[in-house]
Amino acid sequence: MTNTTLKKISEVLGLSISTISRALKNHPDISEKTKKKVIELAKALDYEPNASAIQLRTKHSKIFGLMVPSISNFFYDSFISSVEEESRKEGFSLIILQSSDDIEIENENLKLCRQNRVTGLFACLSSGTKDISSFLKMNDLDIKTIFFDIVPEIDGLNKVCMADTRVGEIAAEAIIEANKNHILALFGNANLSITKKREFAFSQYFKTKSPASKLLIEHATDIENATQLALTHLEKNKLIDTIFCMSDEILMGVMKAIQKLKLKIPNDISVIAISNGFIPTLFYPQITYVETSGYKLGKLAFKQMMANLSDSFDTELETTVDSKLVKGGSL
Amino acid sequence: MTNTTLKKISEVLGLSISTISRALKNHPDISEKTKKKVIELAKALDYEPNASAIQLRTKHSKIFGLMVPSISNFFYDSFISSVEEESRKEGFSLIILQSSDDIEIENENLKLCRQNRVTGLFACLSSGTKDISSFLKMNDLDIKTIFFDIVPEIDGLNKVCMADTRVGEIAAEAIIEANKNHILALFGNANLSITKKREFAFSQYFKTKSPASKLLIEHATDIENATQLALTHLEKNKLIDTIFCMSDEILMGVMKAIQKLKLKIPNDISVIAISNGFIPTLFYPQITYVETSGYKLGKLAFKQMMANLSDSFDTELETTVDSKLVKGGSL
DNA sequence: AGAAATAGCGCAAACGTTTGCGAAATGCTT
DNA sequence: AAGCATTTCGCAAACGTTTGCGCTATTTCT
Repeated sequence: MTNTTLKKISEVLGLSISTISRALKNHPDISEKTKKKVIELAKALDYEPNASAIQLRTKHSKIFGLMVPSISNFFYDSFISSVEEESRKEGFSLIILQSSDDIEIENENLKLCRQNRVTGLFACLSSGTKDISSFLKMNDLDIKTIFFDIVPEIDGLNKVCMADTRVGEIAAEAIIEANKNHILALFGNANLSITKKREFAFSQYFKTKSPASKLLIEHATDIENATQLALTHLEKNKLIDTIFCMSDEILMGVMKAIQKLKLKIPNDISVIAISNGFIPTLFYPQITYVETSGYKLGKLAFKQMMANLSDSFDTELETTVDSKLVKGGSL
Repeated sequence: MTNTTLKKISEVLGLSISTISRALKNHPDISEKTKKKVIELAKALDYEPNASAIQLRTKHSKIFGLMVPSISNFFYDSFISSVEEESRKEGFSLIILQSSDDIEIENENLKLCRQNRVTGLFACLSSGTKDISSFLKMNDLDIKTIFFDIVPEIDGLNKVCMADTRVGEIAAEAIIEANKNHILALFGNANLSITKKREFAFSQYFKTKSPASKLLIEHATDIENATQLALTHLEKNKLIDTIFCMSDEILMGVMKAIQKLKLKIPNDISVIAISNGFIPTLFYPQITYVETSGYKLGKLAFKQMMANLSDSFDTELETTVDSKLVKGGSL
């Protein structure tokens, strides 16, 4: 079964290819009568435009690229889900790529985007990315790039993030309000801008609002590491009354430690996390968390992309999604 | 900045476009000397082939489609991750689509695949899909389709699944070996072939190996429903000693009920689930589960796809990934 | 009624590749 | 030195669209 093309329709109807093309696009030059004929036949023959041909001719595809370090991630998969949803509504397809936090793969993926001439790219940097020149190259090729979550530190780029400073502050505020003052704070990779922002805001808030509080700051590399850090500190320092977890991964690691030590939440220890809200509900009592919504961030990123495409130059370069505290029973 | 094309290279070098094309593909007709010149210039000019043009000319893209009900799902996201990984290695891009369990969206997505002329499609049916004619249409258009996880019940299609019958039996066997005999078994959507298989194997195994056991079978629609079902049955029937959960969603629902009732695992109640292994490790003791690996299934699906593309007709139409019991402390 | 405007359509080029075929240049054979 | 094979390359068509321009009829205006 060969695909039906404009040519085939034109031959059946005895019209020219251009007429068919115009008829299907409701061009004013074509009479209503022929439009009707064409549209009917096109439907009957299951005509479906060849995306490659269109792309070749018009120089822009209806495809977006989206790259994350890993798809299997609570935050990113909701982000992806959100962007996919919007893309579909606008008739775009989404090519999804994961860098696996590997710079080489990241570059390969960028190449794929270029070869497929995606019209836009949603990019979350891998943790090791220092050189973003290949990302800048995308802009040269007129591929609009929206960075999200983990973004380059330089200015002049289009970025959407959670309001990371606010997030850090909200968490700190909640802890202070709960009258806790021996806090083990576990953050992620210290090189990432997202970590820096949250950590700075978090500790700064304590410094100004509750300078007497004891803050123990550590950086965990993964779930197991988080478990280890929690275990050692909890055993060494019996005064610790609260653990703050910068991410779901860290929260999961910490919970394992807490369960292993058979500590009761919130009597023996309080817990607060930054999360999209899924993991916290799995425990009892539910963990209090500062909400970061991949879903909302996805919507925002998409909005930015569309604004960018329509060349409305009044759009902000850097926008954020605000956050809020969701109270469980862990604090 | 305009893209460099074969034409541009040919003009600079004073050679024909065909020579450039052949040189870059290491065609024997071209001398080593010119090959070298061409390749060097191509690199210097950042030449990257235009995928649309190639696709238009050769009639096949280096793109796969992949459709799941939802990306935000422990099983599917590991499947996606796995397929993406393999695809990249083979130079394919992946267009990811989610049907949101909506038949209309499912069809729209199929249309996108057709318009983008994907060379293959990995498809997981939405739960409401009865009419698979639009999927069959894909095969007419020479788009190889591999169904996975939730698959059509008719024969003659290429399907990869977990060994669902085995999975059911393994679970039943483990329960019997643990000397449990009042089981609340929670399954998912009863219309899905995957549910039917697991349920049939599970209850059949009990009938033959332990006919005296009491089996209480229910079907949960979502997490909350699973919680409700567990709560009511546990309160009504104090004899229940084990809860079997067909999926992670159900497990999560059940765990909420258990935590709410402050039951101790495994003293007050035993739990066993079918899972990819992530959720079970979040609890303490860890939940015993029958492993279903989206990752492995992805690898298998990809292998099937490649075999299908290379037209080796000796490939099995239906293949499965075997499973095993992973012991936690919940049984 | 004749000129001018308009409606409706077709021609042909272009987007960037790939590839069968033919042509020129070179090497080899005797 | 003449014929032949081989090497090395170019021509041109094709993939399926879109679109500026031009060409006829037909309508409208004066």
